[in-house]
Amino acid sequence: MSSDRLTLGVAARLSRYLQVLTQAKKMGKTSISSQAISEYTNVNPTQIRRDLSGFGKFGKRGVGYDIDGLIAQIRKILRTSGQHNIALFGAGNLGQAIATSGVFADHGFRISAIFDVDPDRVGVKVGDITVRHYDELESVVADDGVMVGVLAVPSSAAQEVADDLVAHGVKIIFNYSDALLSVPSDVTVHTSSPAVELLHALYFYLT
Amino acid sequence: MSSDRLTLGVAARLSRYLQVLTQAKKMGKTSISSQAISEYTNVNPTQIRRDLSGFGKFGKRGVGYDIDGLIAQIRKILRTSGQHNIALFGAGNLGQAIATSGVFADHGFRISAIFDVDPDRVGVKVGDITVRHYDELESVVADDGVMVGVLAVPSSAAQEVADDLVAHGVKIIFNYSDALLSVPSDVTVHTSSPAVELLHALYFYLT
DNA sequence: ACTATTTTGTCACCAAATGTCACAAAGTCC
DNA sequence: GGACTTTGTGACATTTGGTGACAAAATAGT
Repeated sequence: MSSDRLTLGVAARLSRYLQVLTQAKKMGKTSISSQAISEYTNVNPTQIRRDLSGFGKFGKRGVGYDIDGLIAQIRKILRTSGQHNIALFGAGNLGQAIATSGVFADHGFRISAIFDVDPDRVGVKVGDITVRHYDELESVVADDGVMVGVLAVPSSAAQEVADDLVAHGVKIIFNYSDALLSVPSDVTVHTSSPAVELLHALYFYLT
Repeated sequence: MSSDRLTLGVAARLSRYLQVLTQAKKMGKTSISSQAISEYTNVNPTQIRRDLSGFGKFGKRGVGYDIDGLIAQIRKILRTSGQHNIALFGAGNLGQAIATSGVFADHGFRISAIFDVDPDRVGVKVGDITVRHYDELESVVADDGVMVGVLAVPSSAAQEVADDLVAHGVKIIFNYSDALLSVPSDVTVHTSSPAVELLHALYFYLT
């Protein structure tokens, strides 16, 4: 039962609920209904309840779901309760934006190190992390148990960094450049492509 | 027939193919097989062929698809062939990263204006666009026919900008902050949530 | 010219996911 | 106590996606 893998769809939706819950909590709410979650995720309320009730009875009838409790439950279901270390590559505008934004921190990801090759950037503090030289990649990945590499480097450098990450055993790469990356099949690459998502939104607006 | 809306899934996949095609073109390729597209999108090659063959016979047997031709066809199918104006809010690190990256330009989106409220940023050039004061929002939206607003502002300011955009008729908002936005039901909000996508990737890695 | 190989375009079929309606049970509010 | 809200859950239709199969078209090699 609990060792079954979730389906892609359920895991994706649970992650999205988690984001809504995290934000709702920041806004001071303590409980939330499936209806309310639906408004922010565009997932049907019945589906939400069904997704959740498959794992336990987390809600209170007539009230909704306790936000803190549900966040904890979903984290447990997704098995991502702990802290996970990520390494960020590129300390340019994008890298700095990511490092200072807190989006990752909210979900239990700790930016373990920021790398760059530009001597003017190495040694500079971004948020409260000092930018290190790319040469230190190997030791940091090994020492800190980095699980995820986040690429905020120019497209031309992305493949090289990806190769190095793969060589040092990192299996998840989050790619903010628009380069297509070639990696072994056991490595997951997620490419952020805002323009693609915009195209998608635009289509449904135009028709 | 051609006036039928595409289903969500097909539209999403076509957009993704488009990104792969755009990048493959940049890498100097002129044709590509469904197999190759599959490797970058994780969509089954048969499905890709079926998606495309529903609209015409775009490929050459034994060869694959002509990249330029297929890009044009998909743009036509998605009805997003033209130029679309977008307005960017926030000229901080993230805003500058977006403005200078070219991700939007590659897909026919033109950044029509960049807004900020900080007097130190207004008037500064980012890429080849001069940052304007937020007060000019109304006239720019009207004059340039802005269809999309991209929010690269702090979470605390996101709802206010969204409200103003809605008030001036913009129907698509791309939100890079982590704020939950309340908008009328005819407005589409797309929130970028890298951490959520990471959680999702991590789950499948851990199991 | 002939053969082997690649790759599209399509069939048919199955499994899985999603949307929808319905409704009892549990809780809150007045 | 009665009205209302909201969860948990069942049943069912529909859609979607995955898979295997295979002919037809194109290329490359001999």
